[in-house]
Amino acid sequence: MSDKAEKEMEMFSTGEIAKMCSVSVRTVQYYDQRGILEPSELTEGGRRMYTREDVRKLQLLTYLRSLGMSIDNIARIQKEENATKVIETVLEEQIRTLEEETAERKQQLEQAKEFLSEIRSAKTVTENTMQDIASQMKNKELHKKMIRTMIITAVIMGMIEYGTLIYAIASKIWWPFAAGMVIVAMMTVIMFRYYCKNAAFICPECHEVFRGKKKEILWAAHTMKTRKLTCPHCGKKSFCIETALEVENE
Amino acid sequence: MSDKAEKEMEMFSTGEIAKMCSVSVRTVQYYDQRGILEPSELTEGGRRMYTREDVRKLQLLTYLRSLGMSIDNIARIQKEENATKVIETVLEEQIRTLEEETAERKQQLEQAKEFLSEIRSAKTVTENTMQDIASQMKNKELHKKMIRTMIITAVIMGMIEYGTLIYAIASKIWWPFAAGMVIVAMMTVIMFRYYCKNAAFICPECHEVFRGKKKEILWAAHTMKTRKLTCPHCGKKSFCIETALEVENE
DNA sequence: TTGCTCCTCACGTCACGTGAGGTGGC
DNA sequence: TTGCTCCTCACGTCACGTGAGGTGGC
Repeated sequence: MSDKAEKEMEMFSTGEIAKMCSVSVRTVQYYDQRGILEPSELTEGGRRMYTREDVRKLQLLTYLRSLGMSIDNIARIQKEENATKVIETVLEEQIRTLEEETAERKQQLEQAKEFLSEIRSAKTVTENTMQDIASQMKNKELHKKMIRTMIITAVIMGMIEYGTLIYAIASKIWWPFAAGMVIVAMMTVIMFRYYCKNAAFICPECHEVFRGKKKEILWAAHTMKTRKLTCPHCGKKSFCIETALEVENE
Repeated sequence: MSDKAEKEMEMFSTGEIAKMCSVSVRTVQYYDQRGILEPSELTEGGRRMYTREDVRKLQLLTYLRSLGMSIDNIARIQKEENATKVIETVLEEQIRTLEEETAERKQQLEQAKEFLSEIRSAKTVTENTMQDIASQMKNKELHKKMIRTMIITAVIMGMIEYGTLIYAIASKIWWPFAAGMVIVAMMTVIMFRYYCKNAAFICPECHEVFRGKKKEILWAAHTMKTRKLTCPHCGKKSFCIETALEVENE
């Protein structure tokens, strides 16, 4: 009996409960203020006193906080204590939030990494080049898709060419090769049109984004990421960064 | 020439630039206040006027913000304009931060999912059961590790038993089976000791965490997640939730 | 009495959003 | 003149952290 009475007397100060649960004194005070962990007693001096049960409560609190749950949601759970449904709802909501946030960070991470590597591959990095790279990055996904489509088309074309050629050599029947060449030629034209429609360029002089003219694109000098074109805005001819633009439906 | 002059006259209001870059008017004003996008001009009426160059600047800004970069870091980049090194440093820092945050969310997500499924499998969910589940979850990793170790040991034991048995039947040589049985018996004892050392239990009555006594554990009724033990604190015998505790080094 | 702990304001953090009350410019 | 846009305070958000200046309890 004295044992039990003793246990009930066992109280902890703000500092003690804080240390036991590895949080700061300010946090304990704040939880009181927010009404999610009120002290079981107050001394005449106005000091907060907590029971062992309060310690357990705080431990649950810090656990829920470690899952990223907001204090408002924790309060909601506490208020409707027995409502299993509320707990599940809040947790499900939290899981959705976390899933979204994880996806967002991943996306940002990828973008940041790509941006860094673009920055590194540029020789000089001024505000202007950063701006150009950023505007190129924004349409990166579109550009990637375009490049992917073109590579796939090119592979198919190669297969047709070599397939019919090998067949011709083996069987001495040449007409499929001739037909294949015609198809490949047609596909080349279609692919070139597709490229002209989707590709856009950023002028390194005036930083305008423009679509090139078919004729100029066809004969222009180019690298993997740039093409020497005349900017329709400033009229200067220079190596423009390739990017992509959504095709407007007229 | 008049064309160029016209272009230089081309100015945008706060609302216009905001719309062009898909941000709110308040955000544009805030960026001015923070000094990362000051208007090129102010009318006599005190209205902010922006040039086309400012639009590009804001576009870079929103891009960097979309990567999660802080305004302070963006300001740092702007101030040391040409310093390629600063840009790379800030980006690398940002990438590290994002990696940490992604890992954190993933971890939280897993925990939240597990917590939810534990909550669901409990029949009644009171604050107390939640507290118990939470304290169990905290040592979940340790517990999982323990279970994994025990399963691997059990599999090895099975292999020894059946391996030597099959060999015995096939070759009629029985001594390896006998030796195997001795080894397995020894391993069983070691495994049982390991379990007693690492496993801990949560009393559903008083919620204390305790280690069981070897003798009682050996004969106690149990389920997958609980074991019927006498709590050393409240003295009651009930099905206690199994968890794990770090082995103290004495 | 001396430390140590605890108390309550009150303000700072971060990137804005939200009114309020007033005004510029077509 | 009427809308619409823009202006500047000033406060709210979120979960605390950081002093300041004062006090309780050993």
